[in-house]
Amino acid sequence: MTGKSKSESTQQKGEKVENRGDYDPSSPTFRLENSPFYLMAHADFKYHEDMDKVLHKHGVSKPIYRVMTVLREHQPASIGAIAEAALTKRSTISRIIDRMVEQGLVSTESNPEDNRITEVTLTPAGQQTLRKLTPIVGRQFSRAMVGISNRDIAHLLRTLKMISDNLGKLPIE
Amino acid sequence: MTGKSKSESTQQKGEKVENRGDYDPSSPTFRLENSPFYLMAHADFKYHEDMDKVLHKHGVSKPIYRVMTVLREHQPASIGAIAEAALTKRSTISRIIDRMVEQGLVSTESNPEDNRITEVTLTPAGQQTLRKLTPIVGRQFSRAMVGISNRDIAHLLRTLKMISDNLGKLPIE
DNA sequence: ATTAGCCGAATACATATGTATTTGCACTTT
DNA sequence: AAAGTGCAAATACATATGTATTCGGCTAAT
Repeated sequence: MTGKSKSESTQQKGEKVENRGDYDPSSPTFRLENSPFYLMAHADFKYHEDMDKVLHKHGVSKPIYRVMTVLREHQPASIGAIAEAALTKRSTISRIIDRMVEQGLVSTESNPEDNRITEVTLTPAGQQTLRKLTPIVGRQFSRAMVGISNRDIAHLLRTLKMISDNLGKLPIE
Repeated sequence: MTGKSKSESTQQKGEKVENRGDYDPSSPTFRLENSPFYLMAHADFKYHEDMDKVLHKHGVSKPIYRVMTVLREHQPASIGAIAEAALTKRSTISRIIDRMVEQGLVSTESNPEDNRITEVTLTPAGQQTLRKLTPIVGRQFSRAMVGISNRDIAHLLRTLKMISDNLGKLPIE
């Protein structure tokens, strides 16, 4: 039995729950190798494993790089906002920002509207570093996606977004 | 521009490299929200975030659960083999196994063929715990997959496996 | 048979992350 | 305007993970 469960058509709202067969971790025929979450972790792990080495040559750690990509998107940003986007605890981000300030990658200033908030901004040097890193990451991305069409990537994104949305709704237990 | 690049058909071996458009982290129009790896990390994070809480009620941590699922698949297994499958360093697994032995979840014995190797096996109590946890994890999985067809899951698996394979080949830089 | 080298696991040490607490600011209620 | 409450960030402390080293056992070359 391999993905040959009863219904394989796209599920509609209110429809009966599908039998997940091999994919369901509670199925007796389940294998890690067919587990979406295991494969996600695996792909993500390999992707970052390689990248970590390259980044370190430029004095940038994985979490620092992640913070930079968050900032590129939306700047300035508070510690809390960065933490949420980077899937990390506030305290951790707070310390990472300290190091980034030391390295001259970002600058901080307290929000004039609300002094509790620390606003973080990439410095020109930080932007420069990010620009230098971008093509490297781009090559790593291309390497990961060899043989996969843009259509497949779009499909992947749709599914991943649905999963995230589902898990965003309040947990059951 | 959203997934409307030149070629969207499935890529063949030896074909020209696709323009990844928005998906490529080195594209000027790139957004984290459209990054496959970011979304994988996000989905994985949420999935385990919820599960962690539930598991702790049963005295089981996330890494311990992961080791158990690896062992369910292939038993007995050496520390090194577990480490590789669980995407964790040997030293970390070594310590996790210590704790699991204390908790009575696994037993260890050295391989009679090669005394350097430590073989790890789930105890009946460990199997019992795993059986108790399985339906809980199953429900979490179902919750994550609401509205996603088995066909879509199969597609997701295929793509994730391809990505892992690609990254398994020797890195470029 | 002895030794050199390799390998798996364990451990000492360094680092990083998370949890709980503290500090300072803002806002509401009186 | 004073006090209580709530929030953001920072920090002290605990835990977990990773890196480098050590220990013991296997294997091959001499």
